[in-house]
Amino acid sequence: MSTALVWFRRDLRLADNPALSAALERHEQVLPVYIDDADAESPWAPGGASRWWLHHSLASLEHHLRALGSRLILRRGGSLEQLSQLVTLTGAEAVYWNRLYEPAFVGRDKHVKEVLRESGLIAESFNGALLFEPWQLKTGTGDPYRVFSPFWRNAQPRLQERLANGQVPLPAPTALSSPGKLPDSASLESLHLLPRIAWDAGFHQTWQPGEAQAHERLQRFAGGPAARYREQRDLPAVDATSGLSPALHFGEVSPLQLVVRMQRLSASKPVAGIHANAEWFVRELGWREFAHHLLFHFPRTPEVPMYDKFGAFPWRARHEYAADLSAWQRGRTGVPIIDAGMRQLWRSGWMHNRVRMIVASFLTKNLLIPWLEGARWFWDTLVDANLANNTLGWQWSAGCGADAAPYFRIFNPVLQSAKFDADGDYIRRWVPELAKLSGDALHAPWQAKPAVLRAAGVALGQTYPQPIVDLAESRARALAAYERIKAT
DNA sequence: TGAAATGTTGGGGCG
DNA sequence: ACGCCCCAACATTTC
Repeated sequence: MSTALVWFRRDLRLADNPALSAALERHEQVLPVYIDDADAESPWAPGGASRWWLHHSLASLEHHLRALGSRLILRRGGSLEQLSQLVTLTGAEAVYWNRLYEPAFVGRDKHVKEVLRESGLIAESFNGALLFEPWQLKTGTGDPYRVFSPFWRNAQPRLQERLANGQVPLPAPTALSSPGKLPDSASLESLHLLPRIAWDAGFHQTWQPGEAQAHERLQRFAGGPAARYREQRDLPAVDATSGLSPALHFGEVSPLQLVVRMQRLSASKPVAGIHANAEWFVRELGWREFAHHLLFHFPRTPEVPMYDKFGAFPWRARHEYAADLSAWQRGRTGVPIIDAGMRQLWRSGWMHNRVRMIVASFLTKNLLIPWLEGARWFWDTLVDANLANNTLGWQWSAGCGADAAPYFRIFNPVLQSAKFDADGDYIRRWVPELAKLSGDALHAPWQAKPAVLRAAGVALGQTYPQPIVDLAESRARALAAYERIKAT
């Protein structure tokens, strides 16, 4: 009997899983494995929210595998060491996995592949996470892209062509036969993925990790919000986005599955503008592709600005900004849209993308706090924390990255709030102490008449903070700071 | 996937 | 009637 290991990492699904499909095609027995390899992940080991998701997603995968008559073997320790042990124990002759693109994993996986092959095994990796491998797309001069528009101009038609040629996701296996004698598995609890203090209470109300739940969410999205995606995706009070970012991060769904679902939707639904809406959603997947493309080709960007001149940017010093950073993290800045976003993040492990841009602009420009502080906080608190997307997002917001917002593009959080949360429903939901305010007073309570505040039971400095910065002053300060590095 | 300052235009009030 | 001015509305430029 020929046996293969399938090394699951961030492809926690059975359907459209190229490594799993290859193993099933070529071998009689397949052993699914997950390894908790903490050492390999530094300095971007998954944060608390991400680990919470991982715990439940692994439990879900194990459940699905058992339904097929299989198991998920959990191991702790070095990846190569654990794989080698499992190969010996099972007599496996092959190891398959789907690729990761973070700098910490690219090198490790290459080494694992080499060593396994040297010992006479089949070791093969697949693309299960991206529509395009980062090395597949190149500019006319053969360089990696640094600007999204030309990147997508190249990628999008190629994607269309593949769909037109009938590419579809791989089916999920209906049965999975494992070796008779299974190696020992660590318990899920022994991986200590859940937080020690129960700050995850709000997560359960919002999220159900797992492949089946991801498809339910996709179904819900395709059945309604997708048709209004382009107009409503920027409104944080409306449930207009797919909410699939964590599922995509952990590979509970593949981008190809989403693209094909959107294609089916455009083709089937006689709703005006459905095509443009579906296309816009796919374009957002394009940003995800672009982020992975950049991370692969510029592996230092999680810590270092893409453009050197930003190395000299006059950020405030830690001792100057410590209190402001803490206020931002806790949602106590005194600017309602900022506080609503930061509290949504803390409570639910997620923040609407429009609000991510607003809070990022506020941190880096109004507060002049280094973008890496924001990136680290998001990393620890987002259930969808993803190094490629997080890095792109923060460098874009700070203005120091590829295809970044120009440095002078400073969001005015009050205007953004009035524009995208016009009725204030989002603020009221997450900042309940302001719930009785409305209109301009809700978006900028410090400008409201005292009587209005009193009537709403708001006492600035007591029930809700005074703003920690003056928006106009800090805008000018940021422009002056950027002016200093402009020429160099 | 900005905001604010500055410039331009044209309707209407008014002497 | 006419010119002047104000200013909203929109466009362009600048940060």
